[in-house]
Amino acid sequence: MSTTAPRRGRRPGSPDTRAAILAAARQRFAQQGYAATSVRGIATAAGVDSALVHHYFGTKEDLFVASLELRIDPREIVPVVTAGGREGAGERLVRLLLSVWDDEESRLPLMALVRSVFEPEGKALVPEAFGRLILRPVGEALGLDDPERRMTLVASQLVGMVVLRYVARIEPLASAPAETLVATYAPVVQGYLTGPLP
Amino acid sequence: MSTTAPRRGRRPGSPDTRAAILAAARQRFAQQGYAATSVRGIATAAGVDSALVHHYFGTKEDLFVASLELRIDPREIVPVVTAGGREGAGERLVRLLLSVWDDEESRLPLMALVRSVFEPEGKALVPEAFGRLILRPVGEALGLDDPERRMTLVASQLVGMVVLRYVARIEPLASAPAETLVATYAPVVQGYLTGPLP
DNA sequence: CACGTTATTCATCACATGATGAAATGTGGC
DNA sequence: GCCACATTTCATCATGTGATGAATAACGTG
Repeated sequence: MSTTAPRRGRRPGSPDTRAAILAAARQRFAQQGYAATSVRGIATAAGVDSALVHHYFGTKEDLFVASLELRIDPREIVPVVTAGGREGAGERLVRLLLSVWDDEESRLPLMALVRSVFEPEGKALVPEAFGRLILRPVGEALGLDDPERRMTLVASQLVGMVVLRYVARIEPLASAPAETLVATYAPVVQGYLTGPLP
Repeated sequence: MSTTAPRRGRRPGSPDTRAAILAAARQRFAQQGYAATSVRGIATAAGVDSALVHHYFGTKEDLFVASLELRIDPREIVPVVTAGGREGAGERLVRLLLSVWDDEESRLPLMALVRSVFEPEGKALVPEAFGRLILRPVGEALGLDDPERRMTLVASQLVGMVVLRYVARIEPLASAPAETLVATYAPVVQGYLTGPLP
């Protein structure tokens, strides 16, 4: 029986260990947040010594931002929502958001991002960027009156939906088909966008 | 100059050190969550040795649950919302929620509670309790059809509002007067309670 | 094949954490 | 005033963390 004790030094073949580490990091940061995730835990999950993690990505914080890389450029989604005028905008927004979050690969970084909002270090950096990159452009492109207020209301509904459906996984929200949710939330979001405000 | 080096042993007078520790714990758990808060940090904030923290409240986890003590019995709020039938229920719910969260003293434990949802250990315990103690009783007392689904929708809007207003502190939501928010959200919540569902 | 480069582990540091037990100091009852 | 008790700090452990530098093994190029 060949004891497969991990000898040290380079291992044969060309396994993409770097990618394995990154995947493990994404997984754990998404599930546990930044503080509760340890470099050693990531290393173990990737079947690798913790020093290797530092070798590829420098510090833990560097690894975190590396794991946050989104596959979607936020600026790409703005025209998708705004094209077509303000009438169907609520529906398009809800549908787009759900499609992104329902995609397994986009979900992990997004989850880590959301979690970071609730940790001390992330501070208001993420919400600020979110507002500047998405909410404000969409609001302005739709030509809304009082865009800041309206887009914040929209965000309050969508954040609640995302948190309950994907983070806390509350039923029956978590298992509801996307189209049902579109039908449910689109009118409300549309109301926040173009309806009367008190 | 009398060197006020903290001598050891009991200190004179009768300072309620236990309460000071509890207050410091509340503050820090609410602001940073469970994992990122250290017993030593709490002790320092309370001007006290960390061993004293262990002396009064046993383990860190014990201290956490002690700091979670709400001044409001969740069961008390159910009749407040349900009394008066389903017509004004949406408005009463929003107003009650805002009044609780706008009260400085209730806010800290609630914040810690919300933060714990996003940490690995809290798991689904808090959402489950919330659903069982509040959402379900309210839904049933109002005699809704499909209470689970409707109350989850309500929760998705209210959670979003709370997260943006109190946790992330997004403007203009954070500084909006409570009554404006009642006027804004009550119709939506009422719609989820008694309106048609797709 | 030799040799520099890259991938990988080991050993180790410095540090912070949660926790415990002993010692010191005050308070209240007799 | 004495003595049991509650309150407080000190010294200390075991553990886990992020990080670094040296050593070893495979690879790629000449």
